[in-house]
Amino acid sequence: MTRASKKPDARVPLTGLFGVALEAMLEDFQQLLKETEFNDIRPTHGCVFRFVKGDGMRLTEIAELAGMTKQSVGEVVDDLVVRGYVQRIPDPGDKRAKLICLTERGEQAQATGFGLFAEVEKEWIKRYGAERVTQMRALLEEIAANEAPEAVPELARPELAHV
Amino acid sequence: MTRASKKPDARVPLTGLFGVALEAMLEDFQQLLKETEFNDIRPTHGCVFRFVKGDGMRLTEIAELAGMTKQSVGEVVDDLVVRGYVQRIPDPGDKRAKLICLTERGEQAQATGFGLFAEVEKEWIKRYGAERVTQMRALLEEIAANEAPEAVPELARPELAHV
DNA sequence: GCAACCTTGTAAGGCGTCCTGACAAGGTGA
DNA sequence: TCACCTTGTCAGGACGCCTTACAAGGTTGC
Repeated sequence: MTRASKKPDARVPLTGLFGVALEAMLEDFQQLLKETEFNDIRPTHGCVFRFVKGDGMRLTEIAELAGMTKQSVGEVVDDLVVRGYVQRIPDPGDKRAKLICLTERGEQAQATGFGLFAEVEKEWIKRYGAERVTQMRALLEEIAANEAPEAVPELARPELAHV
Repeated sequence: MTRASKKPDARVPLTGLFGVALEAMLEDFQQLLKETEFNDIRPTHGCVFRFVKGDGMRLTEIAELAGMTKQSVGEVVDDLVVRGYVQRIPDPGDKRAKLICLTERGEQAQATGFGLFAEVEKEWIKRYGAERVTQMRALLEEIAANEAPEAVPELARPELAHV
C-alpha cells in the first residue's frame, strides 16, 4: 500500500479484458458447436455467416460489412462452398456478379450458430447475473453502433432488425 | 413486427460486440501511441509488455502467462531486442535460462503504454458515462479472473497488485 | 454506337502471427 | 553416474489476411 502511488495506471487495460472475455466466450461457443453436425465451422467463417441473408448477397457487400477485402472474403466463401454451406449463383441482373447464398445446410448452420450464441449468453447470465450482463450488452451495443456502425447493421439501422 | 417470432435469437452475438469494442479501443490506443516516440510498437508486442516486470522474467514464464508457446513469445522478444525495448541477460542461478528484462527505453514505453490505456478509458468514460463503463469494467474483471485467471495475475492474486 | 471509365470478382504472391516437432545444453534426483 | 526434466532455439508449416494486377461486364457522355 505504501507504494500504491507509484503505479497509478496499473489497472489491467480494458483491451485485455475484452480479449479475455471474447476468447472465453468463443471457446464456450466452439465447445457447443463441436457437438453438432456443423463442427467444421471455424471462427473465420463468421464473417460470412454473420451477414449473409436468405436471398443472397454480393461478395463486395459482405466484404464491406466485414471490413475485409473482397479477396479475403472470397477465400472464406470458397471454403464454405467446398463444405456445402453456401453457393454462388449468377446474379440475374448483372453478369459480373454472383449472389452468395446459404444452402439448406447453411441455413441450418446459421440458425444453429445464432442459437448457440444465445445459449452461451444465457449461461453467462446464470454465472454473472442477468442485470449486469444485460447492462454490459446494452453498453456494448451502443459502443458498437457508435464506433463501427457498418459492422453491426442491425443496430445502426433498427428498422432492418426483423428482416 | 409480424415476423418477429421467426428470429428469436437474432440479437448480435456478444462475441461480435466484444470484438468491435476491442478493435475500436485498440485503434484509439494505437492512434495515441503513434504520436509518441514508441510508435513502432505493435499489438503483438503486448504479450511481453503486459507481463514483464522490472527484475526480469523467463521466457517460459511469460509464455505461460500469455497462453502462447515459448517459440512464439521468443520471436516477439527477438523483435523487441532489435528495437531496444528489452534485453536477455543470463540467469545467474541457471545457466540454461535467460532473464528477459526491460531496457530503460522499455520501461518508459511500458509506462507510456499503460498511461495511454488509462487515457483511452477516460475518453470512453466521457463518451459513454462513468457509471456504465465502471460497471462494465468490474464485470469484465470478474469474468477474466474466472475464465482465464492465469492471463490476469493482478486480478487473480490481488496481493501482487502493488508490486 | 462507341470510347473512357467504373464495378465485380479472381489469380498470384507475400507478410505477420502463431503453431508443431526436434534438439542441444544445462539442471536434478535415484 | 545415468535417466529424466527444463530451458530456449531452429526449422518448417498453417492460417488469415493483405497488395497488386487483371479480365469480364456495366455505365456514362458524346
